Parts: sequence; structure tokens; C-alpha cells
Amino acid sequence: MPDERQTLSAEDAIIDARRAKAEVMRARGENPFANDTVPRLGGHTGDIAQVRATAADAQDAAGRYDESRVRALVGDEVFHVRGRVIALRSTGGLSFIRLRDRTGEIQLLVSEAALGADYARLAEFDVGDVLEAEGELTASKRGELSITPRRVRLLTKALRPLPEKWHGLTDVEIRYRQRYVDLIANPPVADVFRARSHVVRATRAILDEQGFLEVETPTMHTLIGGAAAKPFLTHHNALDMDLLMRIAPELYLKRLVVGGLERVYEIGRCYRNEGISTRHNPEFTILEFYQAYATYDDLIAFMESMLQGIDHRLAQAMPAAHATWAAARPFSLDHPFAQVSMDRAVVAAAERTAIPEWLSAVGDGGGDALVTVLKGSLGERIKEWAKSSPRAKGLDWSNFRKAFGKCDSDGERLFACYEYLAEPFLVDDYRTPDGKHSVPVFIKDYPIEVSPLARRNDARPELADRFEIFLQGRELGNGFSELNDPDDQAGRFRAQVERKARGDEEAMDYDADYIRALEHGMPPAAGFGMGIDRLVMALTNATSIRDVILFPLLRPEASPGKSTP
RNA sequence: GGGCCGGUAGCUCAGUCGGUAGAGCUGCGGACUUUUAAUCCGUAGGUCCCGGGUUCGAGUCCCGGCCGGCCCA
Repeated sequence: MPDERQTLSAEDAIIDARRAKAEVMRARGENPFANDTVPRLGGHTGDIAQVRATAADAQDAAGRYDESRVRALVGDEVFHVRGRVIALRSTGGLSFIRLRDRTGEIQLLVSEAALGADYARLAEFDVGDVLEAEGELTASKRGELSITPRRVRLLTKALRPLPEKWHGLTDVEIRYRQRYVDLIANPPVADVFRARSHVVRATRAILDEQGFLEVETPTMHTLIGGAAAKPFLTHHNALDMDLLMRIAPELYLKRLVVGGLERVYEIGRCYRNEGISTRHNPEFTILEFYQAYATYDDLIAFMESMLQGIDHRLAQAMPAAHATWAAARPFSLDHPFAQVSMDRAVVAAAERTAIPEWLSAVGDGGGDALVTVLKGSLGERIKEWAKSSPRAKGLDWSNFRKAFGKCDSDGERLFACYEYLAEPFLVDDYRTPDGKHSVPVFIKDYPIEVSPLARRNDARPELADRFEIFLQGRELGNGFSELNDPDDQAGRFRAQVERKARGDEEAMDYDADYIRALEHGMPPAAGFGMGIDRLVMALTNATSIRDVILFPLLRPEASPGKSTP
């Protein structure tokens, strides 16, 4: 039967043609999906970067190589490399193949003279194929370091074509759904994920050096706690039991502090059943660590040095890529980080709005006095207040009013003031001395009502010994001295349960076992949690969390792939 | 959840007022022993996201849906 398909799409035609090439190879007794890749001419197998390093001294100031210098340096040494074809050009009896492995790229300068009859096999190679090649090093006339293979062999036939060479792949949907193509077509993408690995490695190294123990705690929970978020629900069949995917590891890690492990950390996945945005993926990676006998002030100092340390280690691991990222950063990690209490941040923000009544209120009584003024007249005065200054005009008054109105306590009201009056302007208000970069800001001393797991301040019981760190205006992490009074904690859980009963889907459950653990005595401790994804975003200038997650959650596509054998 | 924008060849994109579906790259055939987005000659390739409507006629206008992006919540 002839092929009944009336029309063949361009893609199908390409796939068919490449399959046919694989069949030709099979007919010759060769395997188009081979894995017996070994040197046959006495060459030594190496990464492309190793091969390049061998000839590094034959390079001139402009980075060009000269054939005689290459020869003088490496002689007749034979090299064996493997990699993917990313460019393929022929000028007739001479062909140029650009090969890439995980360490770099090198050109194969393939001549009919060196390969003889096998030269015709080049017609079976396509961009995207994986090859092995074995031969001596040389330089092309244009000064490019090259291998002149006496043997070149296809290892893996790529049936599908790669995106075109000029523009590459830019369609973000294909980039996220087919990350394997994105990684091949867009080398900077691979750098971001290398950076992510280095960031995690540096984080581990810094904590390990301080005597922290890495642990793994359950990701399937029976109660929700440790953060304010909606959980995912799942089910265990054998136990016929609903389970919740964790929103935070916090309460398990603190149980370990009770158990005497004293310094523990976990880097792991958490799940929050919330909207998807450029800053939110339903699953994300969190770092949490807990240190006995430390206070939140100790952790503020530690986090400053830790973030600088992570960035320095990233710079050492990937100097070129890091230089590019660092040059484009709107923030600086190399200047002292700012520290300000939430109350002072609200006062400073109120002063900058230049609203006369706010000025006189915060002048006398700080943030509390501002809250009192707002309780009296926020609703009626917005129109007038908004005219006071450009900054006042730029405030999100309607949402501020809504959030403020929902608050049950002055502590929550102060927090609302912070969120709407101060937080949007952190990037403007806290900058390096030359004004060119924002600096990270620690906001300290949160109202107790919004901090259900943090220790109450000894001098001011309405406050918690808690901080959050903001990098370029975005929340990066959250830390506090831990609440270790079991009775206080039980009361805070009860308040959470009440909120849940009133419809707060993000409130925590009462965790009786955690209270029992605290009743055994948790040493004074402080802990910190940070989103790894957001840190990697900041360090690599990514604008979307999807750019630092290899396979971000997307709706399923209608029909993946169309090719059939 | 709301607003705005987008979906046309494998990829990157044009497509005017509603009137035969276009380009470049890629692919395929050919030439070429120093290319770098090679060049030159020839050539193929389409569910215009899906469904409905208006119309003599829809990639284009209208309605609904799907998928994605950005902003807001």
C-alpha cells in the first residue's frame, strides 16, 4: 500500500527523512542508537573543556589559535570527544561540525582526505544528532580550535529538528513544556539551572560549616501548620486517610530542636494551593533552619553573611555568567543591609507621604498613633489625603482601606499600614550611598497577631521577635526567635483555629503533638525560612519563577507530539 | 478571579479595506576543501488554536471556548 497521507507536514517530512537515515544505518548493521562509545585510534576520551584546556596556551590575545602553535603544543595526541551537533556546514570536500557537550563546544574540521570513503556518511548527519569523533587537534584558517577527525560516528539519531539558528526558541509555552528543547536552543537557560544548583550547594556548605545537620521531614501531613497558606489534599488508600501536602516543614524541624539536634536545616519542596503568578508556583523549594541558643538578631547577622556568601560562591563557580547577572542587578548585596523595625518603617513611610495629620500623629506617638488616626477617618479622608504628595497619590488606597477595615486588632492594622504604606517603597527608601542600587532590608518586630509561631518580645508583649528580609522590594525570607512556651503556643493555635472557623482558609490547625513536644522543653532558639526559587530569581535576574523551575506547572497540552513510527 | 495582549509553515514573524496564504531560517535536490547566521542555484512545506455566527466570500468582523503572556487581586 502506498502512503495514504495526502499531505505531509514539514515536521513530519523531516522526521520521516531522519528515520530513513536511521534505517539506512541499520541496514548496514550499524545502530543509530549506539552506546558503545570508546576510542578506537588510541585517543583519550575527554570533556570538550578538557580538550580545549590542553591547547589553551596556543591561543593569542584575541582568543584565536594558530595551527603551528597548536601542533607544537599538543603534537599528534589523539582526542576522543562526544557531543551534540549544534551546527553543520559543508563546503564540499570539507565540512565543519560544531559539537557541544556539558562542558563546552568545539569544532570538528572534517575532510574527505582524512575520512576517505566514510566522508559520504556525513550526509546522514543532522543538526541535533549526537556524535563521537576521534582525531588530532588543529586550528582552522580563521583561528578556531578544531579536531580533525579520522573517525566520526553517529551515536544517537535525533528524529526531530531543533528550532532555527537565528532566533532560537522564544515561545515561552514551548520553552516551559519542552524544557529539553529550551535547554539545547537557549544556552543561558542552562546557566540559570547550573546557578540554581550552585546556590543550593553553597547554602548547604555554609550551614554545614556552622554545624547544622541536614534532615528530611515528612511532606505529607495530617495537620496544617508552619505558614499561612491553603494546602493540597491527597489520600492514603491503605489507611483510608486524607493527607495534606506540607506548606512548611517548620513544626517538624522544631520538634528536632526539642530532641536535642539543636542546629537543623531542610531544603525541600513545599506545596501551596494558591494562584500561579510570576512569583508563585504551586510547588516550590524552601530552606528552613533552626538554631538553639540563637536570637532573631543573631539570624539577621547570619543571613546577611550567608546571602553574601552564597553570591560569592556562585561568582567563583560561574564567573562569566555571574558577572553578567551582577552587572544587571538593580540591588547590591555588597553593602550593609538595612534594618528597621516595622513601627519605624511605617513612621518613615508616613513622613514621606507628607500628609499633615499623619506627620503630627507619628511625630508624637509613632505607628500606633497613625493607626488611631486611620481608625477614625481613613474612609472619609482618602480623596483629600491622596492629594498631599506624589507619594500619597501613588498609594493603593482602595485596597489599603479594604485590608485595614478587615483587621481585628491594632497589631494587624499596623501590619496593614506597613504593607500598603512602606513595603511598596522599600526599593526607593533603602539604597546604597551612591543611590544606584537598592539594598536588602530587614523589617523587624512584627505585631504578635500576625506571627503565630514567633516568640513574644520581653519588653513589648504586643510585638514578636520576628523579621522578614526584602530583596529588591520582594519578600525573600522570614525569621524569628521561636516561641517555646507551650501554653502561649497553645493559645496562639486556638486563635488560629478560631480564624479557621470564621472562614480563614490559610489559618493553621491545632497541633497537639507539637504542644506536647514544647512541654518537654525546647531550648531558646531562632529559625529562618527562605524561598530558594526567589533567591535564584534575584541572583540571576529572572523575572518569572518559571524561569528558575525546570518544569513549572502548566495546564496539560492537548496532544503532545504528533509523530508516529 | 478581573483587565489588557497574543496563538498563521518545524522555528522567528508579516498578512493593508473582508477578495487565490507570504518571507527568512530550517528541510529536500545540486555546486563548493577553511566555514562561523557560510555562500550560490533549484525546490517542497499550511487544521491560519477550536466551535459557532455574519457574508456571495472570513486568517481578517461578531459570539463562545481552549492555551499562553503581562498587569492587578
